[in-house]
Amino acid sequence: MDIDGVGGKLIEQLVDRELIHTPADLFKLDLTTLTRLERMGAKSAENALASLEKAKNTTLARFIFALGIREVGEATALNLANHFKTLEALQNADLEALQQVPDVGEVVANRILAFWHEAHNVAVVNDLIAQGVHWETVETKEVIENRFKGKTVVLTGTLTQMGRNEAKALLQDMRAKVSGSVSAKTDFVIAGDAAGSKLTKAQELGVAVLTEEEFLAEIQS
DNA sequence: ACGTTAAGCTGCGTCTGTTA
DNA sequence: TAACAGACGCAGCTTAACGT
Repeated sequence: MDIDGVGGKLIEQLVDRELIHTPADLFKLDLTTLTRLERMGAKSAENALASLEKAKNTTLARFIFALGIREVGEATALNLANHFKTLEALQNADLEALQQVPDVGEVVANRILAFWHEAHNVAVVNDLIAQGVHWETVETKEVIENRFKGKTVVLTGTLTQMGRNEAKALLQDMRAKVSGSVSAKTDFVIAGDAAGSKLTKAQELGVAVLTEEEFLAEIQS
């Protein structure tokens, strides 16, 4: 769920000390428990608790991604959320229904079915919701016409004006497909500072390259 | 076969808590 | 108070697996 201040080392400590047993237990932690941990002062503990509180307000796509189902990463989770709209619908989907989702074939569909088949997983999901984890209803927003709609876009280099995630979310809102690698099917490459091999490949393949400034000018118009 | 994605690893810079 | 150390975010890269 991408919670700031709650990383691998902290989770490791919490699990080792048996302070948490499931992801839902994270939301039951208090300041006293956290400050007893190594390298955890009051400030860090407060930050972690604030991040946890903030993380309760999430999106269906992020929640699905956070379930940690194999083969279901950020992109697939987003597709599943947009397709099924609710967690219940995803939970009740059969093999055939799952395969209607872009990028989901038999293998991924079976992974999802196997996840829901485990009673423990269902219990953790229910517990997370009981702890206050929630999300806005997925609505199909009206998308205004734009240059990136339906196109495949790749981000490379460091974007200085806006974060990479912000740029990605913006492109997804414009119904662009944000991919991680450049191919002949890529429509645009947006190159920030110190762009690496992806920029070289785009140039080799003759893919349109936009600088960050050009991209910003484009979305502001 | 090809394009795409997930996952894991690495290095760097920044932030923050701890310690002297 | 300053220096140090750990944790983390971010980005690039590679590999393996999947979908078309």
